[in-house]
Amino acid sequence: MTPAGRRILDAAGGLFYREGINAVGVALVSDTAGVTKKTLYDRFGSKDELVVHYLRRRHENWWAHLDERLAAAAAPRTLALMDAYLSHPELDVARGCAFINAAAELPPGHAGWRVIREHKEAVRARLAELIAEDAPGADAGDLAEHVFLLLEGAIAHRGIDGGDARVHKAHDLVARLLREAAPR
Amino acid sequence: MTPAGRRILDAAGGLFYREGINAVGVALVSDTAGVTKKTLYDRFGSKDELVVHYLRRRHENWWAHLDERLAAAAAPRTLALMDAYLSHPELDVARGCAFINAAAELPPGHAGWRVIREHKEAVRARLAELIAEDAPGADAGDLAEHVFLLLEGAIAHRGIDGGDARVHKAHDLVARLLREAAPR
DNA sequence: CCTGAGGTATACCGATCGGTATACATTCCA
DNA sequence: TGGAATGTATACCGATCGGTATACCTCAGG
Repeated sequence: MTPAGRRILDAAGGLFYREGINAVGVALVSDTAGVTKKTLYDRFGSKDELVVHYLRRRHENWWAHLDERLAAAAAPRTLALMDAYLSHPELDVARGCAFINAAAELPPGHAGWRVIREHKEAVRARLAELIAEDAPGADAGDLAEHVFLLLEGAIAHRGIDGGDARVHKAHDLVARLLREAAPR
Repeated sequence: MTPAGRRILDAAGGLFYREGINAVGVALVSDTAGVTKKTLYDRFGSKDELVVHYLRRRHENWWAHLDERLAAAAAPRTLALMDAYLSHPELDVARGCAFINAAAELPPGHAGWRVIREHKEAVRARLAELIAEDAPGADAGDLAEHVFLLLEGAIAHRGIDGGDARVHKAHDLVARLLREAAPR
């Protein structure tokens, strides 16, 4: 990735997330990156491709943050995953989940859909692993789906409520579920 | 509301929901409604106003459907609310929740935000009433928030998964929560 | 009777959309 | 040393955006 390419992705990352994908034109992205539109098209070919790169990078950054937090966390690490959503520096409390937002904007068949689905499935799978670790006796798949739904509901409402209250609430509910599933 | 106004709202309802608000121009709405752009602007003044009317009507239609289903339902009616999401004729399995989608597209300060927040709060409040009815002993507020998060997570993922599986899963989880909260 | 509300039809506005073309620098490496 | 590769700067393309203007039709009610 060339330096200009990186600056374009930086600009696109902020703008697509904060303003919405359809509301941001390629000219605004290139201007914000301090780059010509030609450079943007030389690197990414089309806006649709740029959107796919934006989503991929968003997932990679989030995943790196999650790994870092999990490595430093004590049990139960399921709760550390919930906390990672609160500490993720790219998450704007007024905009919620970038992937849910993108799903609301992208037309059917857009290549970004695959990135969105893979991201959500990766989170769900990681959750199942952590739950198997925190509540060895329980039905990890069932509990993982339960926790995943709580998490997604809370994250989706971050943008609507404009606050973290529901994420904290989900955190507490998950803590209780874990206690019930694996009483020490 | 004049006949042309109603047809405009019908067209806008389908288009804004299925294609997204920013992806649909006023000309497409008026053409689909079989109406002139002038008529659209005479009735609604601006696209932003039309969007607010769209969201309000969406809420009213959903609420009427919910009331109808609840009136015909046996206990536990909390589950009837979950079922209403599956039977709502305006819900497209590939597009999820119209309000969550709109929240992803509307700029901050848009008048539609108020409609979105009021809609979600109305659902949460109705849920609390039903839970108080289904599980009289339990902490209705706490359980309502739990169920609400499960519901929102499932609805938000309807559009992403392209299916009802998570809504059914949430339904089953809620059924179990109710059983635990009010053992007969 | 005639006025005003609700319409249609059509043309237009400036701005912005995604995307392309042309011409000219810089830098690095074979 | 001499091309690719990576850039900048600028102008342009047709299409569409939200919104307005003008002219005319129809029909119900005081």
